[in-house]
Amino acid sequence: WPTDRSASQELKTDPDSRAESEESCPICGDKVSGYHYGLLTCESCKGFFKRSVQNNKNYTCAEQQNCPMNLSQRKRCPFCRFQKCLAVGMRKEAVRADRMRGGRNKFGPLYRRDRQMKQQKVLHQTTPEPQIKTESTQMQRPAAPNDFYLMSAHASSETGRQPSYPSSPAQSVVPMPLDSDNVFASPALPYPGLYHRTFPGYLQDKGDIPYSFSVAATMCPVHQSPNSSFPYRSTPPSSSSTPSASSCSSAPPLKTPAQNPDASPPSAATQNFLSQLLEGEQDESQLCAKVVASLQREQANRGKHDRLNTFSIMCKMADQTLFGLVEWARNSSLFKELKVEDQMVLLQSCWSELLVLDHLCRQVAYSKEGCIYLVSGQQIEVSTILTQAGATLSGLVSRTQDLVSKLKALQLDRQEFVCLKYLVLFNPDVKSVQGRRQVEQTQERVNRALMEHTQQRHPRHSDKFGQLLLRLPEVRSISLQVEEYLYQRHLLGDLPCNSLLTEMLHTKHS
DNA sequence: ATAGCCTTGAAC
DNA sequence: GTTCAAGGCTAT
Repeated sequence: WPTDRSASQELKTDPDSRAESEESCPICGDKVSGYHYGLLTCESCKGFFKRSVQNNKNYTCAEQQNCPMNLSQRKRCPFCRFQKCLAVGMRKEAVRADRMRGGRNKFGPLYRRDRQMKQQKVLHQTTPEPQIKTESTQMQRPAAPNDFYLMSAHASSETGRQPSYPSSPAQSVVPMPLDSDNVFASPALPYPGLYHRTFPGYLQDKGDIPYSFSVAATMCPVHQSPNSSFPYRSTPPSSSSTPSASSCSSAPPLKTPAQNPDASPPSAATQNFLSQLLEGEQDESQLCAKVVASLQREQANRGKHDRLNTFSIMCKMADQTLFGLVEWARNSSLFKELKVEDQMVLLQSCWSELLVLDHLCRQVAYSKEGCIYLVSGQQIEVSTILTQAGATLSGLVSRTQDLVSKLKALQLDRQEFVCLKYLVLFNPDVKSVQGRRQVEQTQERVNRALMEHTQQRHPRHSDKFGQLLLRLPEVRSISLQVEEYLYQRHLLGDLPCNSLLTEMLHTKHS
């Protein structure tokens, strides 16, 4: 969660000097008691969230759906409290349907990563660094050049502890053995996506089969969710913003703005809408684990001297990420409203932009100064890349890093990021979309939500909205260059076969 | 219904 | 054996 949250004040004012791990609940500001359902919250909000989900509560707000949330007023409006729980990222999936007690769930690793991330941040703040200074020297890691990329994951069998989740700031910087230009491709390629929630193994398990999926297959309305009665619907003709909302998945529909179509405090409806969009986001640590696992499998199936080279590894990562992005889109209720043909056309048109955006977001959220954070959890020093990669690649990396800096300065938050992804996805200018009007309306709707969000969430930053939109052309441009670069490498036979990536490239160039 | 404290139990 | 998030219990 990129910083944001209104708790910033509460945090700062914390008179308690013992800083560090003493934070306040992002929902009500009370004392945090540990990780609950995805993030650090207080005991009461934990209980509240649990009850709400377990009992399938359907609250309504008697006010404008923007009730203040704090220690003394949190009991007043369960609706707003629950909304806030979701908005800050609490996960319904973490509430067990079978009510089984004890044990650990899949979020375990996430919490661990999160802790490390926090510590890293604290360290950074405490040590204001010069800037371009790549303070990475600390990490010496003479690791055997070449199995580096897996060291995080399970090379641990030989090296010491510290398995799976790389993230630990210090040792996750990866020494990049860049062989000439033949190296990797990932300035901007990358990452994540979102695989997501309770989805059946779909992409994983079944070995590496996903690579054989064709876009068409991927797009097959396999399970056209029976949710078509979804309240989403693009906005009706004239009346502009009246986003309806409903909770995703199987949960009970959340109360919608109900009666006040054009209420002036657009915040409630908008926040609600944005919460919906956020729900589709894939958990980063899950994606990370998946990617690492996949790479491990791949490597395990290869001979000792048949290891994948850096470039191939990057491609695999990008491919997994891309797959996740496609899943993300397909599971989006807004996207599902489109004809399948339109869905395909749109994805084929913007996949690389989505990859770039995703990469950018990851950098904003996790990367250290001067480093690129890979979806695998590793970090690579930009300087290493610039000195060892070829001109094209270096150029791409530089451009991308510039964008990252700008976005970091803008303090892009999760909601904004999601909106940008939707804006890119719902591109009415794509040739041959049939439901152009529908795509257009959805884009406009997301655009409005983004505008309102930036205005109310960052009122002091008067033109954040405009600034964000102004970054999109560069995203587009970079993505085109990435495609071009990849295509060149593809022609040289450098891309791994059977990848979704390759297929996407082909579709465009045919 | 809320929220503080208690019990569980898989992962480490 | 230790952790620590998830569920349970129970006065308010």
